[in-house]
Amino acid sequence: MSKETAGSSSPRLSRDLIVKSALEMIDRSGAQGLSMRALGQQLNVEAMSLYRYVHGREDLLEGVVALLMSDLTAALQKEKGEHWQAFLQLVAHEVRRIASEHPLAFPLVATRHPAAPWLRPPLRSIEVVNTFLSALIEEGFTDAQAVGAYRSFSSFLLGQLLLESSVRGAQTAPVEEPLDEGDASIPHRDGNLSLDEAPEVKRLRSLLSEDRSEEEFEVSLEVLLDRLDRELSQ
Amino acid sequence: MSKETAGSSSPRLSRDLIVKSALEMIDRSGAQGLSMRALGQQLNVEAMSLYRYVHGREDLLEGVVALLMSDLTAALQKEKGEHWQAFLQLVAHEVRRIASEHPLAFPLVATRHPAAPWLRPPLRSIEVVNTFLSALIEEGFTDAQAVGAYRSFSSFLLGQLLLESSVRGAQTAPVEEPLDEGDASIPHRDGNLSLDEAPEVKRLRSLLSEDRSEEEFEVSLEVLLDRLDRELSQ
DNA sequence: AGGCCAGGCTTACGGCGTAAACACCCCAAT
DNA sequence: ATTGGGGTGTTTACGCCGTAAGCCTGGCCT
Repeated sequence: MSKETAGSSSPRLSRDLIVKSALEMIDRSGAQGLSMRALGQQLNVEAMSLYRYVHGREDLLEGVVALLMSDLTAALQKEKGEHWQAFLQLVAHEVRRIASEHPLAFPLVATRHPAAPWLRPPLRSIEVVNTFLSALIEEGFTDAQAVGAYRSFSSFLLGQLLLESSVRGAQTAPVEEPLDEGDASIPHRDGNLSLDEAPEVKRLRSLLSEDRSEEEFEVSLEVLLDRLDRELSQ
Repeated sequence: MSKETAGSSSPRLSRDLIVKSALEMIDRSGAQGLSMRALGQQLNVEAMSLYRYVHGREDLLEGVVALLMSDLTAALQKEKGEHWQAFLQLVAHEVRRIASEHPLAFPLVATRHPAAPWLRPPLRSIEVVNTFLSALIEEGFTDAQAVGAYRSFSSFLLGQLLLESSVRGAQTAPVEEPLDEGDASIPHRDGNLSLDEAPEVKRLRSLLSEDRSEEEFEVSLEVLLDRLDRELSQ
């Protein structure tokens, strides 16, 4: 007799189950919407029971990030011998897939402090970075070029995918009303200024609203790869 | 007779004072470290008093973001007639300055949901976007090119500056101990894997730790501007 | 049979955001 | 001078949160 939305009959607690359940909850309502108590309820368990398997909320979030990135780790191991451009394409698309499938969770991957200061989101595990660097170096990159590529790549992925996640996440996310303060004469307070005083924005609004993210991603990725290619053969 | 670290004699409350004080607090201890009660204490006032001027914590953070970006708005108004490359350079460096001066606050600018879905961080006010678009269009960009440039630029700034802020912020920020769980045989748990099993990372650690952010930023900016230039004249 | 202990529960504490009612004080109109 | 009213800050209270500490119990090993 099941009582909540969880499994049929309390399939036993484990760190893995907890982390997966936390990811589901984040996918549904964002990282802010995750509380130990709510997570416990989803698992038919008291909040304090979770502490046997996670050291606290921070550790739990760390686990969620690690879970998200475990797919990437696995995928990279298999395709290590590719040409570097194919390899980088794989990394890029794999991370993009993760971001697309978990738009509310990806900001965690992007903004949580990495374990070491020289680890940069979203490629933030030593294992992945090691694979990344050795793949490039095997293909003829110098040490400095490989490290430079790691940085450019991180920055590219972070910017592009965080923006995509933000857009996709907003579609699912709740709508926040900032509460009117009584003034009725002042036009719509869209942060600062009404659309009427921003003619170009008003005119281009439909163009601004178009979703070109897929195409933008591919083009920017090509540009980055070309740049690396030029660096390499120069 | 002053009692706290605030001003000499309670210089009166106002939204502006509150928002500025909040920014100081965030600069010191991050957005997580900002609480209404602590902010009230810093202003020699009860937490609830703030609610006369701010609609709540969310609104307060919105105000902090707006304050951070107000410098940019002002700077852009003055240099609107420049060549587009100079204009974009100005925007880029101005935003970078803001990010550098407030590494713990910049993530707010980068990750808070914008007022409209087509407003992309970190250029997230209608006023700034309007200036941005009209400046480019006056210089011969088509509508689509201008919007494309806005997107590329946003993505570039977001990725680059969020990484920089993260690094700078970590230097100031507190150190988190994830708590050992008793196992003594397993090597250092740097997220997933020890350094000993990641030879390339170990070998390149000093290279990875070097701070090349200034130079990277300039180079990537140049690349982006070149790409836009090519698009423009094609 | 006895006891141990992993796994989950109960209770409790301090902090958080904030709704609602209240107290004060300054100033304008009488 | 009186009064009353509105803006400013306070008090109190509620329901959430993370989590420390101790408890209970059922199943396994000896």
